Amino acid sequence: MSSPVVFPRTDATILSDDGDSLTFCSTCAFSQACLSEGMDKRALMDLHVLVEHVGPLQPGEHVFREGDSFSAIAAVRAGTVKTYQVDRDGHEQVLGFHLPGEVIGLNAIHGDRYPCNAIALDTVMLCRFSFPKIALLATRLPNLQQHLFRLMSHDIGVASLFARDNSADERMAAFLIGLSRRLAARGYSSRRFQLTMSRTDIANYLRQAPETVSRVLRRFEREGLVHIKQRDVEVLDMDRLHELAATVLRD
Amino acid sequence: MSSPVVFPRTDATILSDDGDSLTFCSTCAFSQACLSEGMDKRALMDLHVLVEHVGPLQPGEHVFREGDSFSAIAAVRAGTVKTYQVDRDGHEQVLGFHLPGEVIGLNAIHGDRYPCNAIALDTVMLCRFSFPKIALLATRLPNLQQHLFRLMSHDIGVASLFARDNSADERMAAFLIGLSRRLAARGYSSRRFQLTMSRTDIANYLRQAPETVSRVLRRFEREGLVHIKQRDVEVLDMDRLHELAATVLRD
DNA sequence: CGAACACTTGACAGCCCTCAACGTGAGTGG
DNA sequence: CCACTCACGTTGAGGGCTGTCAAGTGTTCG
Repeated sequence: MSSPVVFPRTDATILSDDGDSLTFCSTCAFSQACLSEGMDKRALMDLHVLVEHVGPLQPGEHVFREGDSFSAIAAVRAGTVKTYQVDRDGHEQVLGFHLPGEVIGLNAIHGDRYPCNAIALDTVMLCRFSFPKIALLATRLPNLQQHLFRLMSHDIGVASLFARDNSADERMAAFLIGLSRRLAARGYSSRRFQLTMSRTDIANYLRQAPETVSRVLRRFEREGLVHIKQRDVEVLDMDRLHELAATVLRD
Repeated sequence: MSSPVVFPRTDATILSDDGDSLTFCSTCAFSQACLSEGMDKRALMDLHVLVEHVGPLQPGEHVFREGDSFSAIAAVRAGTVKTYQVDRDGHEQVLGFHLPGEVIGLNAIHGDRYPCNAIALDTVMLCRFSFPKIALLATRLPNLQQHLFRLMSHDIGVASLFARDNSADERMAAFLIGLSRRLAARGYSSRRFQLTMSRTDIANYLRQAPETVSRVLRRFEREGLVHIKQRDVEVLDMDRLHELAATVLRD
C-alpha cells in the first residue's frame, strides 16, 4: 500500500530497446498505429525509441497516484491494473480494470494531474510513453494522432456502461462477458480465465455489495452458466450469459 | 421525432463566415485553442474557415442519430443538446446534456459511427467541425491538437460520476450543482437557471424513476435548498446543496 | 499452527421502483 | 372567454431488490 510511485522514476527499470521490440509490441495497444501502412520505417523507430519498458511491478505496487503530476500514458503489457479513487470518507471507488493491450492515463491529460490511482493486481509489465513526446510525434504521424484520438474516444463510452440501473445479475453477466471478449481480443481464452481482482473489487466496480457478488456468482454456478473455483472462471453457457448481459452491453 | 438528420446536410444552414466570427466564437469550446498565444493569424483563419454554423434547430430536431456515419464534431453555441441511446426494448437511456460551449460527437471517433442520438431540447445553434479536416489541421497546430486531447480526456471521467451507489438526494444535488457550475463557467447565473429538460429526462439520466425526481425536488424545496417553479430553478442554499453533492462530485 | 484475509451464507430492513390516481399548465378550437 | 385535450408533473400505497449486519467457512502465509 505504501509502495513508492514507480511511474516518475522509471530509469532503473527501463529495459534496453533491442531489436525484438517490433515483435515484442505486436500485441500492444499501439500496434495498429505502429504497423499500419503509411508509417515509414523512420517513423516507426521514432515511436519505439519513445517507449520505456517499466516493470515488473508486484501486486500492490502503484503505477501512479491521484494528484501526481501527469507526464505519461502507459500501455499494459502483462497483468492487470486497477484504477480507483478514494473519497474523503476513505471509501474506495473502482473505476476500471485494465488488461494487457489497454492504455491507462488518458483521463489525466485534462487537468495535468492523474485523477485516480492505478495499482497492480498481479505482476504487471508496462510500456510508458511520455505524453508531450508522443503528442509531438503525433503531429508528424497522422496515423498515430488518429490512433490516440480513437483510444480516447473509446474510453468515453466505456465508463457509462455500468452506470445503468440494471439488475445485479445483468451487470455481473456483462462484466464476465466484457472480460471474456477483451481477453479473447488479445489472444487469450474466452471461456477460461482468471479473475485477478477480489470479489470486493468487482463489487465496488459494479456498485454492489460484496455479498451480492458472491450470491450472484453462486447462483450462476447453480444454474450452470459458469463454473467458478476460487478466482478461476469457466464459462459453460456463453449464450445464456450473453443473453443476460445484452441489456447492459446493448447488442 | 421523425425530423430529418440535419448534420450531414448543413449546406442550407451554413451562415456566411463574416468577420464577426472571431468575437462570435469567444465563448466557444475552441476559444481557448483559437485565442491562445502561439497560434498565428494564418492558423486562426484556417480554423475559422473550417467552422460551419448550423441552426437554429427546433426542439425535437436531431443533430445526429445512432448509426449515422461519423464525419464531424460540433460545439454547442446556444441551447441544450441531449444525447441518448435506445435499447432493443425501446427504452431510452440518456447519456448527457450538453450546454453552450460543450462539444458533442467525440465518442464517435472510435467506430466511425455515432454511438448515440443527439437531439435539441430547445432552440439550438451549433458550430460544426469536419473531423478529418480539424484532425489534419491539428497536425500543424499543436495547440489545437492538445485542445482536442484535453476535451476528450475530460469526457472520459464525466460519465462515471452518477454511478448508482449514491442516494437519490445526492445525485440530484450533484446534478444541480453540476449544471450551476457549467452555466457559471459560460457566464450565466449560477443561482438562477432553467431546466431545459423534462423530469423524465433528468430521471433517466440519473438512473431514477421520474417520481423520485419529483419527490426529491419537492423535498429540496420544503427544506429551503432551492426554489423551483416549473422548470425555473433558484438555488437558495448553495452550501448545503454542495454538501449533499460532495460525495458524488468528490470535493 | 494460528492469524489474517477473502469468501460464503442467512436474516432483516430500507431505499426506491412500480402502479395508480390526481393536479397543473399550455395549446387548440368552438 | 371557456371547455377540452394532452403531456407533464405531483402525490400516495405497496412491494421487491439489494445493502447492511452478523456469523461461519475456507485459504494463504508467517
